[in-house]
This record gives sequence, structure tokens and C-alpha cells, in this order.
Amino acid sequence: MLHEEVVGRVRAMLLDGEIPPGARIPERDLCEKLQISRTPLREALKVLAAEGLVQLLPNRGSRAARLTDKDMRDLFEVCQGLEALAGELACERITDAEIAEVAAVHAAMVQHYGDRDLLQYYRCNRTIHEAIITAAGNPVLSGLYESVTARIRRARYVTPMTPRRWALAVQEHEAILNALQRRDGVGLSHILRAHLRHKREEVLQAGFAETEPQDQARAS
Amino acid sequence: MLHEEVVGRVRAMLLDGEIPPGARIPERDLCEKLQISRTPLREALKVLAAEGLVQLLPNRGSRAARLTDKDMRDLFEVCQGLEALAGELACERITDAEIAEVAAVHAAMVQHYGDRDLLQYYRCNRTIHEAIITAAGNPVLSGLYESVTARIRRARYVTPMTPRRWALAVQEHEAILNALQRRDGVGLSHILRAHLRHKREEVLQAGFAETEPQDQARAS
DNA sequence: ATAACCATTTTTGCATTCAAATTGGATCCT
DNA sequence: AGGATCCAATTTGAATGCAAAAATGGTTAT
Repeated sequence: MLHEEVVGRVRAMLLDGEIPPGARIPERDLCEKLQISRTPLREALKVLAAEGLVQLLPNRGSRAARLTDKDMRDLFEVCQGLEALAGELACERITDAEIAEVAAVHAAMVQHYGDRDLLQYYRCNRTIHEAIITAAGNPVLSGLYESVTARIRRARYVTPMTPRRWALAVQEHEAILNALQRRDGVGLSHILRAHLRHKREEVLQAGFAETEPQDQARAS
Repeated sequence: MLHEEVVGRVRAMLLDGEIPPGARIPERDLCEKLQISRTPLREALKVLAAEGLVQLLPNRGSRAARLTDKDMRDLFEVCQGLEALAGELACERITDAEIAEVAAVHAAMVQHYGDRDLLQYYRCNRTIHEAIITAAGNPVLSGLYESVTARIRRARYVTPMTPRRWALAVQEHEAILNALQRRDGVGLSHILRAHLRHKREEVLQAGFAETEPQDQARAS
């Protein structure tokens, strides 16, 4: 197994919740599960720690990072900034073919909205956001976006949607597509920021913090 | 030596140019220079590779990453986005004391400008930009900013300044301080973006790409 | 009964070791 | 002579082994 593959596998386990937030990560167990020795696993853990997915406690091993409300807010804020930037750049660089593709996915998404198929809706939604990032043509931006969204993905795509909120989101997406078609970078960036801000409020309101109370109580 | 210290030391060697861009990194040599064994060094190299500072060639070792013009443009673009976001957030959250501190550093910077002391000028400049990032109160943002700016630092703070350009930069910094004092987030973000865009043009014009032609010629 | 202390066990961190891949060079063939 | 091929030497990638630190459990003393 290649180094990047080990990192990917463990990252997936963390993001899927197979290793739940806050859980200790016993090296030996993971090693035999992945059929590798401790050395490459430890290398992967250090990389994931640098990404913020794993917390290293010197001489006391590693644990899956836990997101507080503050972390979530911070991540969403940065995500807003990155998407806003991507929106502006995308409007300068996106091709007509790419716009057409986004439009197609958007239409499919609206269809799924009509069917109240949340899973498929979210898939299209994510595809659109990623298409905008890609269209920005900036690999550095793509990399940071990927890393930031990975950490909030569970919250972002698991939070239940109220009918009211869902309708608004679809409406915002209409505006997103429209701005993209008009290549209105400034407009697009504003819409994207509002869109993300709403999403953030929704998520935070749902109380998706990954903090466990007993950890706070250690001092008692 | 702690893991983070190893990462820091090697990172510093890369950023200072002690290990020049494109240079191969022989593990054994670095090991004895740092007085550690290969295991912790390799862990550090993987982390730095994830940061984009090192390029890993499977079974063929690692080399210091080299920035192309495109990389530089991409990094500056993202940096613009991050600073713009920081500017907006900072205006919402910065304290009067912090503003006063920025104002003081700004005054010192203007003084250094008067003395044509480029080194000290750059020090103050960097302090101001970092203060704005810090004032945004978003550790995720700070982390990404740190990582992005580290990679362009040499270009950013080494490019020679024309008198014309230097005067403009100082003028822009006046506007930055002014917007901060007025807590005009939108205004500040615009000024910061323009400021960075000018810096980027300056750097790219100076041709600071770290590509070496003979590498392109390998296919011949 | 509770708290503190000590021995045991487990786990981490790093050095060493071993196998596999790559590189450089010498040899051989055309 | 030029080029391909094979072999030695170096270097990488991963597993194992060893020392140190921390968690655990049991015992004792208050």
C-alpha cells in the first residue's frame, strides 16, 4: 500500500466517523486492520494531524480531532472566503461548456428537490460547488477548499433541512447559476457567501458540535 | 528533539533557501545534520510534502518543491482571498488596543520608509498584515494564511522595490490603517486585495519563478 | 472507605535492520 | 564506436526491536 493510500484510508475512516471524533487511535489495532506496520501508519497520522483531523498528544498517542462550535464557525467562515474567491475567479475563467454542465446538474438538482430526494439533492449540490472551485483554475485554492470542506462535510450534508430552508437554498442556487451565466463575479461571490452563511447558521443551530460533556468535566 | 521541532527545522531550511528549490534531499545527510534517525525525518518530510514544500517521488526520494510562475500566481490569489476575508472579520472583532498597536507599527513603518530602510520596512509591513490576520480571531484562517504566505515569502519580501512602487505601497497602507480605524470591513478587504494584486504583479514581473530550464529539457 | 504509592503492563517514540527499487557504470554485442 | 544489458552500490520504504514514558491495577496506610 502506498503512502498516500494509507493517508486516504485513515482520512476516510475519520471523515466517515468509523473512527468517531474524540476517540483514541491505538496504533496497533489500526495497523492490523490495515495490514501495515506502525511506521507508515505513524507517518500518515502525522500528516493527518497537520491537516487538523488528528490531534497528537506527545507520548500519549493520537486521537480523532473533535470540532467545537467555534471550530465549525471558523471553518465555515474560511469556506465562505474560499468559495467567494472561487466564484470571482470562476466567472473570469469558466468555459461555456462548463457553464452548460453546471446548468445541467442544477436542473437535476431542482428535479431532486421536487422529488424531495435529499441525498441526490446534496450530491448535485456538492457537484456544483466543486465545479465552481474547479473552474477557478487554481489548484492551491482547490486543495485548501478540499481540506476545509472535508472537515465540515458531515455537518454540512447531514443537517436536516426544513422545507423553508430548503426552498431558500434552491432559490439561492438559481441566483448562483444566473450569476455564473452572466459571468458576474462580484455578484456570484456575494451570493455564495450568503448561501454559506445561511448554511452555517443552520448547522450551528442544529448544534453539531462534536464536544463531549464529560471531557469538560475532567476538572471537577 | 520533538516531532514539531523537526518539522520546523526542516521547514526553515526550505524557506531560508538553505535547501534550494528543486534540490534533492538525501535523507542520510539531513539525518546526521539534525542528529536524528531517518524515521522522524521521514515523518517530517511527509508532513512538509502535504504542505506543498516538498515533492515526494515514490521510490526516488524527495526534493524541495519548486514554484512555477503559475504556482506563484495561484498562491497570491489565495493569499488575496484570505487577507480580504481577514480584513472583513478583523473590522468586526479588532479591539481599540489592537488598532492602536497597528497604528504604532504603521508609524514606525512610515519612518523606515523615510529612511529607505527596506529591511525594517518589510518587518513592520509583515507585522501589520499578521496583526490583521490575528485580529480576525479565526485560527483556521491563521493557519492557512501562515502556510500560504510561507511559500511566497521569499518572493514577497525579496523583490526589489522601485521608488514609484514603494510610494504606492505606503499610500495603500495608509488606506489600510484608515479603513481599520473606521472599521470599514468591505473597504479594507478591497484595499487589501488591490495591495496584494500590485505586489503580485511586481513579483511576477520580476520573474521569481523557481523553475530551472534544464529540468524542462529532460525529454530532449 | 478512601487516598496514595508502587509494581506491572501497555503504548509510544525512535534507532536499527532488512528487503526492494533505483542509479551508475562496466561489459558485451552489433 | 554506439547502444543495450547486466551487475554492483546506493538509496529508499517498511518491519522489527528496544528504551522510555504513561496508563493500569493492586496493595497498603491513614
